Amino acid sequence: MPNILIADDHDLVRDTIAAYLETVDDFKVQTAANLDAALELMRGIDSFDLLILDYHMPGMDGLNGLERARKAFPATKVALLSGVANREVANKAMENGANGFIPKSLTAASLVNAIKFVLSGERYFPFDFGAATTPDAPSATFANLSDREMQTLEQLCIGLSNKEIARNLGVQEVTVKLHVKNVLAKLGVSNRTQAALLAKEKHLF
Amino acid sequence: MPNILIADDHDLVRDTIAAYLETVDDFKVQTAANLDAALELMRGIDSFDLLILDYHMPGMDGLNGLERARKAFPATKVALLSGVANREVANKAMENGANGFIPKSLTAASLVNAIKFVLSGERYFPFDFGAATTPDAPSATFANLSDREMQTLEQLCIGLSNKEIARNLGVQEVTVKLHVKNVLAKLGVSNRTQAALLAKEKHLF
DNA sequence: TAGGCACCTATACCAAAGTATAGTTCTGTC
DNA sequence: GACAGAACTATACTTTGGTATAGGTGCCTA
Repeated sequence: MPNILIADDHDLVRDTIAAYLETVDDFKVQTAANLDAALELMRGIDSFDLLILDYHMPGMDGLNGLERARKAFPATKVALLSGVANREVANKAMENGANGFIPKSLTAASLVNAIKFVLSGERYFPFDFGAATTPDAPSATFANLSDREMQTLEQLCIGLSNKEIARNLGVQEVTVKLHVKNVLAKLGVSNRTQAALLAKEKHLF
Repeated sequence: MPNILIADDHDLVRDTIAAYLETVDDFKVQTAANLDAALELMRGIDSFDLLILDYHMPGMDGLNGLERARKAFPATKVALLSGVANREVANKAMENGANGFIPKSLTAASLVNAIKFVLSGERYFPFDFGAATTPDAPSATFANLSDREMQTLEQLCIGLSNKEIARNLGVQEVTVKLHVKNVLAKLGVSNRTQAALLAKEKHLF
């Protein structure tokens, strides 16, 4: 039966998660309200399999807390739990050797899956985490573009001039200008740089 | 017992994976050498739980194959398998609804874990995949920029015109042109769009 | 078969971008 | 106090970008 330690300063969050894990599966769960209390508990017990650390919690000091925990108990897997961290932080955590990153937006079922995954030796990271920056009502704007306009936009996104684009597409420069003008209008931007930036932002090319 | 279908045109790869999965855990595995053969097999059987598609395989046509498979059998989970794809492709695959992305660099044990993970309804994506794209020898190019040039570049990255930048910085338009010219020279690009694109790519702003 | 649309071209014009040269002011350094 | 570099301005110029109008072709569909 896996030994799990959850450290979170929000009592409600901590205790409900603990209770859920114990009922739903064969986990033995203990809890702590801050990092030092957690480390103290770990010193008393022979071995925890997994330590779940809230990212915002007394004693954490950003990712330093993660570092401390990992150095003190190298054999114990550590997962970071956070409701607010951005992708930057999450990536840094993984680079610093965390075995998992658990956003609080996860469903309870997914949490269990994630924990099992980590316990089996894998590293859990929700691939789309932080992707919510732009919920991507995808390319409603870009759908109106004709084939040629799309091709023109694609070349715009490499920073080519109208003349170069004309050569690449095998048409006259005037034609390219026409396409560019239409693209700008359809995308609702005022110059080619903005068009390129917008397309890149939406990961079109 | 989960039903798995592996489609890969490399016989050795396909068959060894299949054999391994069957011995190591309770999977029922079938195989196909290309996408069409795979879809044909799926039409014959009531339901596969997981379809593993090689990214480079006859019939795939990039991510179109993924699309085809997902549309034809919406109830079956689909994971992409690839030895060469870059992070771009991997992300696109996930955005297009793949349930997992499996790089061939995975260990056998991790493969099994990943498959179980996907079968349990989660989406598997190795968090550090393709992180080697740009280790970011950061801004060797950008270090030479003076303060004003940097500010100018920043505004360039929103797609502003020289006139607007001049207003924002409280200087004459000519001055902005000068800065822009210097920025282009120092970055080794030939117009403002390329400069903006480059800066964005390096995540400067 | 008539209309609509994507696509291409032409001419023309004005605005914006980019280049070149020259000069001023300020600041920090040798 | 001389010098170098960053920042700013001015004038003048060429190239590129973007707009406007008008017209030609081919394809598809009502």
